[in-house]
Amino acid sequence: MAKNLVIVESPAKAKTIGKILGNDFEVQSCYGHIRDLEKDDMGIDIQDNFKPKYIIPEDKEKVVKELKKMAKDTEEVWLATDEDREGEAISWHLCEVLGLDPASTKRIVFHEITKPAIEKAVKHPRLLDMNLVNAQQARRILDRIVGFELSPVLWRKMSMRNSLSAGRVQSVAVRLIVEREREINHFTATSSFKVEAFFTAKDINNKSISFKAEGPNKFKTVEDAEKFLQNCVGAAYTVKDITVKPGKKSPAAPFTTSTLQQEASRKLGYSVSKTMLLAQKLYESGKITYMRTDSVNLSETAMTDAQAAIVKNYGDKYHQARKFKNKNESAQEAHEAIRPTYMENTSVDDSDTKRLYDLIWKRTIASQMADAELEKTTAKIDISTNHEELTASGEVLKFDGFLKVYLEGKDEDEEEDGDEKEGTLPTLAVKQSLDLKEMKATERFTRPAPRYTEASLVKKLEELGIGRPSTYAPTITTIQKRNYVEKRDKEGVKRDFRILTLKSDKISKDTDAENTGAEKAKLFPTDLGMIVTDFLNQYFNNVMDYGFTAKIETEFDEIAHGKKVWNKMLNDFYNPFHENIQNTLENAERVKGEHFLGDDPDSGKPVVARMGRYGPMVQIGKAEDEEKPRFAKLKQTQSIETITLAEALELFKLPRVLGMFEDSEVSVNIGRFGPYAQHDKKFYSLKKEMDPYTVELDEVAPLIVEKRTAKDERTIKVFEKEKIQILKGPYGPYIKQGLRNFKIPKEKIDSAADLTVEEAKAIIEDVKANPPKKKAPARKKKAE
DNA sequence: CAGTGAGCGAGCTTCCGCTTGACTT
Repeated sequence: MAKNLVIVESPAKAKTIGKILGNDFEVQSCYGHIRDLEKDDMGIDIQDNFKPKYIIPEDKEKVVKELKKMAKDTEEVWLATDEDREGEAISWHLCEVLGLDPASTKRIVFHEITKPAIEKAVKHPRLLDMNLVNAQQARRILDRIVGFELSPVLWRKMSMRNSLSAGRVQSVAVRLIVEREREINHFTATSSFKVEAFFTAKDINNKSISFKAEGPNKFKTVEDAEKFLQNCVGAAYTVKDITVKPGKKSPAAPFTTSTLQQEASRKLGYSVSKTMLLAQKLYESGKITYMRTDSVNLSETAMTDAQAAIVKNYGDKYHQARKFKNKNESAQEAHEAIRPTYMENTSVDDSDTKRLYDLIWKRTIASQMADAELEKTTAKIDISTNHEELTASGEVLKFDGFLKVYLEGKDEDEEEDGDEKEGTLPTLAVKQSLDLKEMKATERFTRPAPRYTEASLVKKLEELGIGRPSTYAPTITTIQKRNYVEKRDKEGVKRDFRILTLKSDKISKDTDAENTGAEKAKLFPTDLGMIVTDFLNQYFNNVMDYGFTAKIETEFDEIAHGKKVWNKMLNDFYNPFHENIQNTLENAERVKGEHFLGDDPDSGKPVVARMGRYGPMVQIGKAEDEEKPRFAKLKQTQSIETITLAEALELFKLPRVLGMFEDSEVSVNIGRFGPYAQHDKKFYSLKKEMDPYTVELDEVAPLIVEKRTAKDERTIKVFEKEKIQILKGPYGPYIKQGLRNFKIPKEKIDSAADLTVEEAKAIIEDVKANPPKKKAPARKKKAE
């Protein structure tokens, strides 16, 4: 055992640092937090000043045991966890668990994994900062209180029996999506007319070039637009003046977790979890620096490296050293920005991670490159028949600079409304007269804010200071898993728009159609998400406030700076919060999210949409009526808030009987697992393109035949009496009894078709007696 | 796999943040 034991959080980091520090140091990883609050009684003794009760989670026992042994065998332990609140707390937990004295144990920190940074850190150890540790404990305890007191309120007050949850981060994330959805639903588009004139002119080489100029303003009505065109009839067009202005563009900062997720989403179409998975691979294979970071900083070594790569590949004038500052106040900057470990690796071989690596390489390189230089030309054009004027503008790239490598993508809401990129203008001269090809006034509609993508939601959360780099992807997954939010596409609808064209001094009127409102891979709130959000907003507006996290973060900072006492801060939060919990439990009604849609024309009974135990539904009639109410499930794309009476009544048309096939009735319906057909007591899932409301017998009958044969082919053997089947699955033959599947031992796989009842029973008993090892028992949810 | 939909209530669920693992029902 080496003289010194250094503990860091990540194993990949341990490996790198181990190489730098040499033989006197053994570097080990603790794999993040090694202790957490126990779950019983929230793991907090509230009466005893919020005293936390920590345990070592099952999956950390092994690591802790190993660390204990190593700590015993070494002369000195160095705590080298990340330099932020969480890292400090991890070091403190290590002290507690390994029996180290916080008053003498060496604590070292570095923001980058480079030789000079680490050697410097080792020369200047400090001690544990208990104020920072206490700030973390306050954070941890507050989150536990909020989560574990709010969630049970939902279990009691919602009419669903899912495992509902609420928390400081996830509930606000859902709220953002719910509010955006309502904003879109309540949005009414207004239109205006935009004038564009198309000219041809000769450039200096006497070549004819077309270009476009824009009208003086947008016209609110078609009459105003027409009047303007009318006033241009017979006009001559002359260049009045030309201004040329230099401009520049600068590169974006190197990647943080959040910006990497955004760019990978915009440019590669990756979900945030896919991005993180690939980044993790690159990190573990030593290709990039740590991928969970909020820092835009590059180490000196990286900057020098980048400079060398730029000068070599593009030449000296393309290089410009830049240091970026973080805009985000909540950043804790324990690491570097995400960058390639070695800039000279321009790409990686692995096809999985290649595209993401290329993106990181380009972004990093571009961040150290020169500005792009532009020249923006604006020409004002006189109209002889009135005193309005047209404006033509164009942009010319004088020096590409960083654009040679990389340009950051834009989100939908940052795009200028419908404007294409500025083209180039021909070289014009003042007083030059121009030929008008045509002038158009096109109707354009205002657009609501776009729905969030996973990545744009992360961006918003980061702006609000909610969540951390390590939790963005898991949070997005959680709110989808809880069925508060779903990611899906939406088909657009056709919308007509009007165009007025002035050509050869005649005005013509046309109508064209565009597709509007189409969405791809966007986050939509479910009815459940909306109802839970409304409930939490109503009773817990404090926690649901967008500024709540920012507010408590400043208090955590005060604790970290020794200006506030952690359990007093918790006490101030807890008392009113807990009282509110009690009041809500006592007084709030059970929530159904009921919406009255109108009366059923057939029976005259009221039709309501609401949340049932099994999800959103519509109901005709009341429970107290003599005749039982009728129920129907809402379709995937429908919502309690927006469904109309007509759409609701349509839902009651199922189940439909299609007719007879092979002497049995065929009917279709929508069940727990989607649309299905029923025939001869057996069920067949309908194909995606089959609509249960319109599908006919001649489409369903072949499906029944097809599925029946497929099933026969999958069946190897059936023991009817024992309800045992031997089936062929994607991993080879297996045994099925009732609903349970059993693995056939390797040695019998090849002779699976020859198994007798007795042998099959023996295998079942054997598997039951020795169940296969379960993985990650602590956190794994049982499959549904 | 393919019903259901009131209320009661067995016994269960739940947070955020730090880290990777594992061998298919």
